[in-house]
Amino acid sequence: MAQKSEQTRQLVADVALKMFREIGFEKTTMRAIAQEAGVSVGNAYYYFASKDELVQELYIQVQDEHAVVAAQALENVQDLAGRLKAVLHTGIDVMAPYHQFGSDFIATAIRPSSPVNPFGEASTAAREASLAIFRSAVEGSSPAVAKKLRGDLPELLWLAYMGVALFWVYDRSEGQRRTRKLINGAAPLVARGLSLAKIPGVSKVFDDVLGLVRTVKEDS
Amino acid sequence: MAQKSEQTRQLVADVALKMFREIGFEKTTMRAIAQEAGVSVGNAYYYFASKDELVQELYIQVQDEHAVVAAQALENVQDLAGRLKAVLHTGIDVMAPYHQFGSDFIATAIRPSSPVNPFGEASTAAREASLAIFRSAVEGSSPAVAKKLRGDLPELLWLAYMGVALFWVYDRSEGQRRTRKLINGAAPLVARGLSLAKIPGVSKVFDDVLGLVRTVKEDS
DNA sequence: ACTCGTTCTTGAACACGTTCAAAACTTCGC
DNA sequence: GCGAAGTTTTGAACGTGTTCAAGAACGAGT
Repeated sequence: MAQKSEQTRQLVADVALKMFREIGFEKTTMRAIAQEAGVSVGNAYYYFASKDELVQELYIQVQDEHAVVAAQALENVQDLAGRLKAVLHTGIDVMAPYHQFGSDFIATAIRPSSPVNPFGEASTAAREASLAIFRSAVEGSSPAVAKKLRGDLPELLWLAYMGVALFWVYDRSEGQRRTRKLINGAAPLVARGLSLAKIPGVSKVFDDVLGLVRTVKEDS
Repeated sequence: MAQKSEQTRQLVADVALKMFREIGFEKTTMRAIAQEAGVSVGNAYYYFASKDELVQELYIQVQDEHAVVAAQALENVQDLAGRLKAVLHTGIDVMAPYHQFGSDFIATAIRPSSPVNPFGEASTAAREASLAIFRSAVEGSSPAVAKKLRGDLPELLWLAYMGVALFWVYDRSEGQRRTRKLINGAAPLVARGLSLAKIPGVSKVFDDVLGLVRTVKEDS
């Protein structure tokens, strides 16, 4: 049989994620998780050093699902706008069950000390996975994106995705309709905006933006 | 003599802000604040319904100072890039003493339920004050900003400012050098980018961006 | 001076996330 | 089988933000 240990870990994680979805982050107390899972509080802490780590579990799971669903959605779409839409919409899709809990999630994720912080070290793997989705969206698009943009674009789009996620968290409209609208409107605009890179005057500005991004990124 | 009540309130607020600056958000416990101020814990709660409200006090104070310092810095600067730089740099200046505490501040501010949430109702006044700074930066600039942009630009710049603040929080470089660099690089780029609005092909994209912003803003 | 209503102040109590020493259980060499 | 070493589990305890019933201080009217 599967390791008893691993079984307990899974049990705690499953119960926690279920409760996150059903009653939200704050109401899901460690004591409640333990009781529902039929273990002691201390035992839950044996597997997860903090409540934050349970959130990380959720983050990873959502990320994994996004990768799968997005890859599927990208299969028959060629143009950049469509591919962007696909990636963003599927992202929102997989997060949807956790919407009410989203703000607490973000509040947790945003502190540098958190293991869930998307910019932090503890979630390098998850971030890379997410970045890979955007890279594939950019690279697989035809007509192709201007070569000089191709390198940095995925990262910038991922950053924009973080912004969309933030918007989604605050979106109180029914079914987060406004976020959908934002995606549908912004994706084609980004694509069109990028195509302007051919215009000489614009091209220079683009170059400087990229230069700035690179400068700031590598500290120095 | 000044109201005893108001005196106590000020005392608690002053002690709290001082401790925030000196030992950070988490180490500044309500009990410690109360003890340092020579009042009971319950008494502190009589004036501030939560620790968050003490953060709001800080937010308002920082905002007020920014308004003053920014107005001064704008006095002899005409071009948009320079005016943007002035507003952003002074913003970072007034926040500087609280840098180490910044991440907790953001984590607090970002939850919709928080009184400090910059998008929320409880801080409408503070947000308006901040927005006013950007409006004055845009309106007072010469050469003037394209008319069709003038209405929405301050709000978009304010949004970008929130992004800069976020970057600043994560900026671990000495004296937040990287944030300064980002501002110095981005401000002229924004100004140059806006001047592209005259180019016909670009103009259309700009129109659509503004249209999207408006659509999303007013829900519908 | 005395009362009544309001404002201010107190400190014990609550639920929470988290810690930890000790107990229970497992595994493995022999 | 047996004991030792490791792994897993327990629940009481700590410090935190927050609440609240009770009391103290104050002010105005008589």
